[in-house]
Amino acid sequence: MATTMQQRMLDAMLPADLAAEPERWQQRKSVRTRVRLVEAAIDCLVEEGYSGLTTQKVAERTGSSRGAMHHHFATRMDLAAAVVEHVFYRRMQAFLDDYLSAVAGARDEALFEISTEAYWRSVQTRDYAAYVELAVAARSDSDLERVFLPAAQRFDAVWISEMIESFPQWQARWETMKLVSDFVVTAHMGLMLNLPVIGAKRAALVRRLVARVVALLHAEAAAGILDLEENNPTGL
Amino acid sequence: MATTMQQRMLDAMLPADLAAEPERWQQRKSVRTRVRLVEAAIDCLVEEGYSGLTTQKVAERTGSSRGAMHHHFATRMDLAAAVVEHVFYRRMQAFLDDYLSAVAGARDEALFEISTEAYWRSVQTRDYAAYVELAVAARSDSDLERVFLPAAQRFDAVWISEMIESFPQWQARWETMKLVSDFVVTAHMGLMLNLPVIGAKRAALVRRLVARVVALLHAEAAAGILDLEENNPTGL
DNA sequence: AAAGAAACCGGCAAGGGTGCCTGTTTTCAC
DNA sequence: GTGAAAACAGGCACCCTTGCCGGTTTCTTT
Repeated sequence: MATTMQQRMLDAMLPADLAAEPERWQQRKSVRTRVRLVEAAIDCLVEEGYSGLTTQKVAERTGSSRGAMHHHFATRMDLAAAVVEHVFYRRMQAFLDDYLSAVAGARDEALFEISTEAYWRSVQTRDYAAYVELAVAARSDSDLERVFLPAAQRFDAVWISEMIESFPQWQARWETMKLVSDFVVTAHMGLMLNLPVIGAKRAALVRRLVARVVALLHAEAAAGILDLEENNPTGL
Repeated sequence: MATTMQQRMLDAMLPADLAAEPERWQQRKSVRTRVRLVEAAIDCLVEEGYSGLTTQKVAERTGSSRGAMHHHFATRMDLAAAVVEHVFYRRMQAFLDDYLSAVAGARDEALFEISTEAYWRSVQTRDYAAYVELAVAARSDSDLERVFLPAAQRFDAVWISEMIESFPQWQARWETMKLVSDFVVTAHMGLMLNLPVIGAKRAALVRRLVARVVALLHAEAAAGILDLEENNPTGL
């Protein structure tokens, strides 16, 4: 079942690049260099920011010519769009691999904790750094936003709907699950960006606080105490 | 007393630009155009990102010439450094104004809640958007990082130390106060950046959760229950 | 008022980036 | 095997940005 879910989520985020399995040698070669270019572009993105993601540097990194670059990606934005798709796909892939191997044989009560830790690990990856760069650049580049936002929302939709599908036992507390997910995603992004300023020590404390909030929500939701739609001064 | 604290915090973050009160007309004029240039630079930063912060556009925006630009800021990085200082100063200023007017005559128990709300408001400002842009750009631009990180850490140090100074009644729970502050800063940054993806509705839920966590920490810390240095499975 | 300093102006060369375009080589179809 | 098509190479023109420089105007000093 787990692999089914994994495959379904990955398929939903599959970049157009990799959609069809190529048969002819030419197509294989094409896909290979496209992937190489996108991969180099992600390196640029992480090392030099979105404005450092330039067609020249990418071509140079891969050793291919600017002509080849232009053949696969006519404009810089075409390349950026491919990068967006790949980054989301790889983030999904890496998280699922990590999470599913960590969750193997775990108790139900530990699931939230395990996934929180897996998410924090995923935040520390190169692909997440690229994601942050794109997310911030999209705030002030409407062309990029047109590519980024739909992809981000699709990622979110897949994430939420599969979470719901995977935990039928939480049926009555789906709203809580979504809230926990949003909370974890939100807090960890802020944590990553503030890490250089507040330092590792204080970041670890915040991280523990986040984990405890998640655990508390887990317990309260399991007991059905928490009503998120109303203002209950007694609850959390 | 409140104004004393406010003045002390602002002084600690005062940009070198505005340090000395100018007497001669020439100096006044100089300061005025410097500020105009920095202000225009912040506009560029917010509207087009750090890479859009260009000496040409800034000069054009203010109506002054590139020569004047170069007279006040020899290089692009000089301008960026001035922008960093101004952004932190203005953030501090705006938050203090908002917070101190909101806190006037409030009960002690409501302080955390009031400051959390004030912080969220501060996150929605233009200066905070500029701050985010700088913080992310500094991750991949070591020249900018050399200017940004010290300023950010100074802001943090002033923030924390003044918070401690202002709440002597919390003496025994300063660690909790710092944690609450870090948590609020962290969560709200992540919330702001995820807002376009998750939407206003879910963001509001997360925001309420954050507020409740703060309230809970407030109550627990006031009761002296929470021991942050050890692993207490009973507490939060 | 005259000399000097500070604020301001506009142009120059160099470098880098983008998009496009003409060829060349490799692979595919018939 | 031959023509078509796809992958790849490298050059050209245009634009933007940067840093700097000589020249001009506006204060300030004495």
